[in-house]
Amino acid sequence: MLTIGDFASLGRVSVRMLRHYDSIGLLPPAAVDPHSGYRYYTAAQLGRLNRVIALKDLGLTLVQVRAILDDAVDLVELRGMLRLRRAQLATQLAADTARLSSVEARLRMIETEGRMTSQDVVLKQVPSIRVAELSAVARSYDAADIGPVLTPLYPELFRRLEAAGITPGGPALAWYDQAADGEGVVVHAGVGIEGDPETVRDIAMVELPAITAATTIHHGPMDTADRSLQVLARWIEEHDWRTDGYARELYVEYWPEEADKGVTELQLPVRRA
Amino acid sequence: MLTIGDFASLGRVSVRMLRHYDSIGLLPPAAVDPHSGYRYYTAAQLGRLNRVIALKDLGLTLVQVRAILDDAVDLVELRGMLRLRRAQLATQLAADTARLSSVEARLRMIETEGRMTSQDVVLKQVPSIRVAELSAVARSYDAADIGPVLTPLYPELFRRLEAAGITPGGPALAWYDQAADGEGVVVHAGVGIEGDPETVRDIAMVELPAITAATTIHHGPMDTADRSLQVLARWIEEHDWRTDGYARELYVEYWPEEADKGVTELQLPVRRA
DNA sequence: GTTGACTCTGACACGGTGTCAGCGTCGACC
DNA sequence: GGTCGACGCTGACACCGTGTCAGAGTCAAC
Repeated sequence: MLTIGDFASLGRVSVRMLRHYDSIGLLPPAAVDPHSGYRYYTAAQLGRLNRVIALKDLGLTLVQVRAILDDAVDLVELRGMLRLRRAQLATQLAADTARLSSVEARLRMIETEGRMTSQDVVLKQVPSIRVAELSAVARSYDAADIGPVLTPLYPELFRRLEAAGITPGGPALAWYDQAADGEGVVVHAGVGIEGDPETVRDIAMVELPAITAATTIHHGPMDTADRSLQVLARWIEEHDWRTDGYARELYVEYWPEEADKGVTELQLPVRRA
Repeated sequence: MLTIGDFASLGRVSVRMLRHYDSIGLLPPAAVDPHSGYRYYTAAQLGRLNRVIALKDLGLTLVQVRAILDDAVDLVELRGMLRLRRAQLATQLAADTARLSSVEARLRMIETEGRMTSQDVVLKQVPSIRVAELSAVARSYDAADIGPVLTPLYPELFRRLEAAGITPGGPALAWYDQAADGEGVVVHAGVGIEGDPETVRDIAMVELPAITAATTIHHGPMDTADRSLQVLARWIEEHDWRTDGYARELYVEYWPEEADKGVTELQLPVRRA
């Protein structure tokens, strides 16, 4: 009979954990002195301890380990548990690999520039959103060409919505497409709406697809948005993504008079390189 | 001013976490209604929220993120934090990769054999240990050759220790070396001792080096140990290690009369392939 | 019998996040 | 101005594996 300390050092486990394994019924000692409460283990229990350690080291939870060791899972369930665990590990490896390259990108940044960006990029899963929209065509994807085309669309859109008795249920946003004839850019001005997509005569209702997007918050007027777009472009390059179309612009805060106070989320759709 | 719910959905964060970020001072709301306690955020705070998310996604703790965003770390400290994080991630990637291949090995096993081993192998860092030892030479590393050479060494060893007034302070163990002349195997019988290595005339005191070893618990007499050694060999093959010498045998439980009850830990030294 | 090493229980901590209960507040509609 | 539903508040508990601590009890060796 071994005391808990001896058993712990033989098994290279902490005494604390042996007590824990006892308390959850995973590895009860072979005997417990009813008077003192002292736990006593046998050398033969090292076998079970080893099995516990081996299974735990796969990343299974102690509850799972207990179920397996107590034959409470059949082969099918066991295979299911292992496959699930394999999938979890694969996911985590991918995530950690991405994290590692992000950390390395930051380190490169502070080595070369002596500081870190104060504007950060976040990868988001942007859900699909239902919007009412008006569109027009601009000569190019350039602030100077787009502003004059896009800006007047909103008053008109809101006017038509009000006339139709529809209340906007989300923020205003803009997105862009290549024109069908390849000449210029289609500029869409939209605003989120809730509920049914009852198309009204002169307002198009569309559902923007969910996208994976690199996003950043742009502060100030939209004619300086290219600075934020460059931040996004650089991030994408450093993290091995590819752009997948034009950026959506989500107007979180908008003052017609004081554009400096404007806050816009730029969402640049991306896909894996 | 945005309510916490609006701010949360804009930032794609849960309301719960925004409250948490407030409570740890990471992202206090721009205003709090003193009457109702309602938190109100400004759109401009999305910038800070984005920075929080970006840094948190590197795997930094929220306390670290707060320190960074509040400019409480200088560039040197920041670099240190990122390097530490990089090292942690590298370590974790290695560990998870190993875990993944272990899980896959188990899956292969249940696919081909319809069950899992009931004898598990555990990789251990075995610390160095100070032992008193006697040795002899056997014709080969084979149970039939070793047993008769090894067994008599122990009574003699204990006799000499007692004569020298030394009390063994650890378990009995055996280990093996290639003989210098290449003929046969040097068989060492040892027992752990505590304290000083005062060498006694007729007992050698040596310090066995720390090793990384694949270990398993062998039950029963040592002439069936080759079964357990095969388990170890197979594990090593499946996990891409190489053996690094003969296995140590650590006699956890030993009955001269009833060898069936014997419990031995086999420690096979390994190194990376 | 003394003493020092060991063991016992029960508790708290870590960290990021979900969830719940019980209650207060806001705003829209009637 | 009342009602109601959606939303917000606080505080608590839970997860999971492990370390650590306090205060008390036990064992074994001298």
